[in-house]
Formats: sequence, structure tokens, C-alpha cells
Amino acid sequence: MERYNFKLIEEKWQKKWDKNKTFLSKIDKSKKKFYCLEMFPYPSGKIHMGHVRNYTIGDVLARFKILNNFNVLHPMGWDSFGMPAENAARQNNLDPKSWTEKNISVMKSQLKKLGLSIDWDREISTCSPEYYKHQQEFFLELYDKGLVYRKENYVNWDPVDQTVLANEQVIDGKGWRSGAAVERKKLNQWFFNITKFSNELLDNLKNLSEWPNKVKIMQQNWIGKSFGCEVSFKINSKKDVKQINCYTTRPDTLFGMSFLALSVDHPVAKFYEKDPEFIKFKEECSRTGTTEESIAVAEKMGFKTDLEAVNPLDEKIKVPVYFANFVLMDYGLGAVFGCPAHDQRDLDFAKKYNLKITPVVKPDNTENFEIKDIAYTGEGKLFNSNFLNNLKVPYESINKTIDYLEQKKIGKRKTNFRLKDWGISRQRYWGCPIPIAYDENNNPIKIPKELLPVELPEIKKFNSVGNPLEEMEDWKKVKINGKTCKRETDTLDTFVDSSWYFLRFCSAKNLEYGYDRKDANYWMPVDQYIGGVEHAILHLLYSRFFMHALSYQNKDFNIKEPFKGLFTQGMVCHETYKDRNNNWVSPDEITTINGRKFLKDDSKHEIKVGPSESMSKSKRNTIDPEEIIKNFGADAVRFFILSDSPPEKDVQWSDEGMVSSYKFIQKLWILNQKILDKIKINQSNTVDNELKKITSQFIQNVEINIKNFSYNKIIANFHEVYSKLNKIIEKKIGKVDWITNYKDILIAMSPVIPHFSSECLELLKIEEKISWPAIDKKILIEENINIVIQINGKTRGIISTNKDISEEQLLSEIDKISKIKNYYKNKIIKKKIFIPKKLINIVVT
RNA sequence: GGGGCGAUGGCGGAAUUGGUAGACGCGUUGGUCUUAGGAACCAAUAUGGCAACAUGUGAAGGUUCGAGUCCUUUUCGCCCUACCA
Repeated sequence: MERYNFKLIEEKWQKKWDKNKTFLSKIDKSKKKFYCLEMFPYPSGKIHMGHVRNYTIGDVLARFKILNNFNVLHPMGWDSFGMPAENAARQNNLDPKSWTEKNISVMKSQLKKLGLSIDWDREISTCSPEYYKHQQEFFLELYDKGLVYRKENYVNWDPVDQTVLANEQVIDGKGWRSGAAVERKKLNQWFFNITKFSNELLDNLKNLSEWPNKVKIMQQNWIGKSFGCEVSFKINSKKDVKQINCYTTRPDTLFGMSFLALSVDHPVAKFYEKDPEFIKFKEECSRTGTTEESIAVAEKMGFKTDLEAVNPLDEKIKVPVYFANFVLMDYGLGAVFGCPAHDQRDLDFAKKYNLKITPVVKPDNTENFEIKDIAYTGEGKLFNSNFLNNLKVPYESINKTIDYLEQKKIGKRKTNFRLKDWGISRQRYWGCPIPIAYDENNNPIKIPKELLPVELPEIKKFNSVGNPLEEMEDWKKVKINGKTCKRETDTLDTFVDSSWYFLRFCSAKNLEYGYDRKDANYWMPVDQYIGGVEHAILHLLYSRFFMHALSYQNKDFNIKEPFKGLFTQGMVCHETYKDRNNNWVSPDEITTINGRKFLKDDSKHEIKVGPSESMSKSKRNTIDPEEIIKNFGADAVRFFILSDSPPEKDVQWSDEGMVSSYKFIQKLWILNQKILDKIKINQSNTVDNELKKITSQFIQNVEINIKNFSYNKIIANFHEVYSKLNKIIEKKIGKVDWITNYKDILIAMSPVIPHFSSECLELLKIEEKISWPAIDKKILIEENINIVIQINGKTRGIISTNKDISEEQLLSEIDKISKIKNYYKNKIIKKKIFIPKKLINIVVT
């Protein structure tokens, strides 16, 4: 028998799809649209297994929707600005542009080998001027709407590389590359006013019913809405400080206040700038500032000022004012009042500096209430609180206290958000230039529309330090309205690029504007967005913001939520290996002898097998998809990557599993030939219900499982239908029967293994346009079913009987089975529970 | 510290609304065919037991005729977030 030559067949179909533009998408109002989008890749060099998984999941859905007569948009592009290109350019002495373009062409050819149903005519690349021109226009539009502004902000500055570092590039307070101690530096930077939409971004989450709950909760926490109030504290001091305001969610604990704590960046700090003790303290604070863990563990430290704060509820109570390392300037007002009895941080602080600890909340039904090492944050009643005593904590106490403070005009109810505005300036070359210039007084001036795009100047050589744009004197000069101005040399955060690319896909070639109104209104929102959960917060939130911002004050565009459905897939994992020198070893350097692993050229020293972790270059536990496709074919890889785990969970790469998927395709091929042979022999026009039932069952299962993203179960369905067909093949079934049923089975398989299915359908001489088969539900209703017989809730037998059997009939049937009867004869039957079509439970004593 | 998710054979995982626990795959074992098999095919495979049977979904309770599924308590693991006032 002829083997399945996946190489020839897959190439044949890929060429055909390409040539016929099978997946070209056009507006067609006679059909329902379906916008299927997977997160576009960063062109890092080669595709990895994560891409294979991501794009296979999306492709199965897109092809399924096409078969169901949806008008499907399934595009692909490149998130092609970003630091890796700069790093590669620095290392290898080349320019980021050609590096990126080379990677794109490699990865594009790799993706094509997967046989994806992509409309490549809509391909976009964020680093091309045709794309970022529109982004610059959007920037200016948002600028006009007041959603973009400039302010001074701290950055992580690497003094050796002369560059700004992202938070994740700061490791233990040092630059990841240079190893130099990172400094805090104040720079003028551009911001998007994302906080303007805090409430909307939060409230709209509840309408996103097709998003994973997990992601919605993460965004909710990130936005971090809290209810509380601002309280003013009178200050007694010789300095010019009359009042300090604090934000609090617990104003009801004011009578327990024993100090006031300020951030070292608080405006009041200016009075202490020359105090050497304060300078020392501030330095100490910034030293323990970088890693998250160290922050959490860091000891509470304070610097006592000569200020004195007055308790607004009782002017007789006066407390000291400290600067404290645990108060942050960028949350609330950079100042808090300390209530040690009911806040752990305050308690730690109070103990260290011997401050008063006055409990004001006690749990109900307690007599002797004392605070020792743990602050009490639970419910209860107020005490030690003068006129607030006996109020119920928290709801009543908080609200009544705020009412009182508002009445006395010493406090104001206030909602606070954790969300901060989005800093979009990056001191980098390989990004979208910010379309702004500065006049001689350093006032920002918009680059006029007709001068867009502001193109990135080409560079030949990449210096190892700084942003090369800074040194391009010719490029920096620009004439606006006859005035010579200096260009902004910062570029945009690459998250901006990916905040609207899905919109661009709707009208990828539109020259006038970033999108075409007609196209956007037809295709948007994305019906199903698929990607890694690592983008659950920033990318998704920024994209949501961007659509809100474009919709803002815009009567032509009102798409606020870009992603109707969201699916977050898990990672692809593989065992990790280390040699005897503790160096990571790649799986393809290893050979297995008698279940033990060795280096291929060293059979003496065994390889240490580590835990399975997500594939990464640094741990060298990656599997190259191109190699795998070359050896097993795209269909087999697609089949395997879906097989082992539910798509939302991590999947374990397994060589055995891959081989078994490959073999399964081969088995399907053999079966296909057997069926073709049968069709030739038996020309009769019979109707075979068994075959029809197998077919209908399969189609129904696959359909349900695709809809629920239970792709691993589809693979099980494939195995089941194979083994059933393989059994029924010897039965005398006529030509027509085989063709009608087998055709439907092949169509139902095609979303997962499109090349194989297409080839078999062609061999079956199916020429009409295929669509998802309708099933005859009646045939799936079984006349005879299994009914479970339980005695006292334990299964004692199963009866195969007519589905409509009555309780009495069933009981008399059971009575005939002595094995079961033994369990209840000579006993009193207390109760019988009969669930038609399912079971009967006889309760005896 | 806060929040979320999860725990089922040797492994990955199935199990609509509470109703035959372990689908499907991997691995393992036995067999057939082969010069050979790391190929193909067939069979077995939760645990204990010759068997009847008993026990089994992290642990302990509870609700129910019946619990992997619901409730309470608890242990462990993973993820996110982080001095959020």
C-alpha cells in the first residue's frame, strides 16, 4: 500500500490555497462575519512551538467558521518594532531594519508551512512607515483631544549604556546588560491619559461575557478602584506647612491614629532637602527599592520630622509626622495616617519607634481586647472612639465618619484608582517616532499632517551607547511654519503599535487613514482573540483604552471594546536537561539508552533530567517547529499540539506523542485507501444506519468540542471514529453510503488536518464547495439504552433495554436477574428512585 | 500581605444538569507476524484478591436514595499582584 506522502500533498494544497487566494476576505453583507485573530508575533528569528499552538487553535476555529458559512477575517502581521532588534543590531553590527525584515521572511515561510487559513493580502508590519504613519496621526488626534500630555517622570537609567531600562531589565538594582547600578532619573516624557477612562474600563469588564474570568479579575485588580476619603490634617510647625491631606479607606479608625507618614517624594520634603540626615534616609529608601521581593520584606523605616499633626476628630490629640519608606508618592496623596492597631505596616512601624497603639475596633462579643503582634483588620464595633463608639465596622462606621468629616469640611468622600497614566516615551531608536518637535523655547509643536510619516532615519552602524536618534543632527532639524524646530527623539512604546493593529487589519491597505469607517464597522470587534495569558493586563488594557480614546468625541467611530471573545492558551513545556557541569543541554543533543539519557557523544556521564518548564532559549529546552514539520508534516504537528491537554492549560511536548500523531495520519491514509477500494467494488445504493450513526455522532462531538475549545477531546473523537470505521469496513456497505458519510467525516476533520482532508476529498471526487455537514439528530437517539441498577446507591448491574421502559417493567426485568436479586431479596424495600433512561436505585434495609 | 486557579491510574487527561469514575492518548505487560524490530496487528492495564468481592477522585466532616461534581473545615501545589493607605 502506498504511504501518505505529506511532503508532496501538503505543498500541493498550500500552493493551491495561495494561488486561488482561498482565504481572501471581502465585505459580504449577505453573510455573518467572523473576525478570528491570534496575537501577532514578534519577528524574533524563527517561529516557536508557542506560535504553532496559538495559530493552530485559531486556524481550527477559523476553518470551522468558514465551513459554517461565516464570512471569516483571519489575518496575520508582525509586531516588528522593539528592543530585540536593537540588541541584535548592537551585537552583530547590523541595522535593526534588515535584521527584522530577514526574520519576517523566514517566519512567514514557516507559518505558511503550517497550512494556516490566513488572508496574507492583509499582512501588516508595525515597523513599516505605511503602518506607523497612521499611528502618528492617531497620536496627534489624541493630543488634540487632550488625551496626550507631557510631564516629568522618573525612569530607570543605566549610566553605562546611557539608556533607559524597563522595570524587567533591572535585576537586583543593576542593569541587565551592563551590570551598572541603576539610577533614578527624571525625564520629560509623554503620557496617554488612560486614567480618564478608569471607570469605563472597569465597568465594561462586566459586559465581556466571552472573556475568561481570570483575566477580568486581573484587569479589575490592576485598575484597583477603592472607596474612601481625603482627610485634612492641621500641622503645627515653624515651617511653612499648614496642612497635609491623606487618602484613606478607613477614616473610622482615626481615633486610633498615632502618627502621620509621608513619602520621601512628598512636597513637604523640600523643607528637608538640605538636612544631611534626611538625604541619608532618602538614599537608604531608594537602595531597597528595586526587586519586588525585597520591597515586601523590607523593614519599615522612618525619619522623624519636627512637624506635629492634629487629629481632626479631636484637636487635643497631636501626633508626630514621619517620612516613611513604605509610603508611595504615586498612590493616593503620598501621605497616610498611621493606625497601628488595625494595619500591619503601621503596627510594625509603631513598634519600632515606640508609638502609641490604641485599638478602636473590637470584634463583637469580646471583652478584653488587646493588640499584640498582629493588627486587627476584621469586622466588629468601634470603641475608644468618643462619639463614634458602637458603630458597626466596616460599613456603618466608615460612612458615618465620612459624613461627619464632610459636614465639618475637613474631609471629602473620594474614589481612588491604582491605575496610572501610560508612559509612552521610550529613549530608543527602533520604534515609531513621536510626531512632535520643539521650538526654541522647548514648547512642543505638532508635526503637520502633510509631513507625516516622520520616518525613522536609516542607520548603518549601531553604537553601543545611547539613542542614535540623539546624534542625528540633520534628522533632528525640521522646519514648521518657517521656524526651525528640533524633533522629539523618543519613540513610542511598542505597546502602542499593538493597541490598534486589529483595526488596521480591517482595511490594511487604506492610504488615507488608519482604518476605513465602513470596513471597521463591518469587521470589528474581533469575535475571537487568541493568545498568551501573559498579555492579560497590559496589551489588552491598552488596546481597550485605545479604542475608547479613538471613540472619544468621535461620531464616526464608536467601537469601545475591541475583543468580544478572548481565549488564553497555555504554554508548551519540555523537560530540561543539564550535563555534569551544570550546563543546559538541548533535547537534540541527547540520546536515550535503556531509559537513561546521555549526550550523543558521551555515553559515560548520565544527563540530569530537570522538571518540565515552558520552552525557552535560555534553558535550551526548545523544539524547532520547522524540523518537526519537515519530519512529520504540518497536519501531524497540528494534530499533536492539540492532543494532550486542554488548550488553556500548559501542554507537555512529547516525542512519543508526536510520533504517534504521525502514525495516526498514516493509519487514516490506509483506511482512506481501503474505503476507496470498497467504493469501487460495491456499487449498490443501500442505506447503512450504523455508518450513518458513527458519522453523525462524530460530527456532533467535534462540533460541540470546537465550540467549547475542548480541542483535546476532538483528537479523542478522531481516534474513536477511526477505530469504528476500521471495524465497519468489512461490512457490506454500498458506494453511495460510503461516499455521503465518509465525505462528511473528512469535512469534519478538515479544520484540524486540512491538507489530508482536502486530498482525500479530492480522491473521493468531491468537487462542490464543501460546508459543515448537517446531522440527522434522530439517528442519534438510541432505541436500546443501558440502565444502571443500584442497590443502596451502589451499582450492581446494567440492563440493556428499551429507552421508554416503565418502572414496573424494569423492576420485573430486574427480578429475573438472580445476581442482582440476591442483593435485595429477604429485605424490606424502603424506597425506589427511578430516573427514566438512566437508572433505578432500590433502597433496602 | 491581597487575589485567582487547581489536586482524578505509572503519565497527559475524560466524566452535559449530582446518576456505570478513569473516554482518548502515552507508557507498561503478554501474544501474533517477522532475519530482526525501536515496524505493524491483537489483547490486557486504578488498587488489593485465585475468585466472589472490597476499596478507590489530596485530607476530614456534612447534605443526598446517590457526591470527582454541592456545602464546611483543612493540607499542598501553581499563577497573578505587590508596602495600594
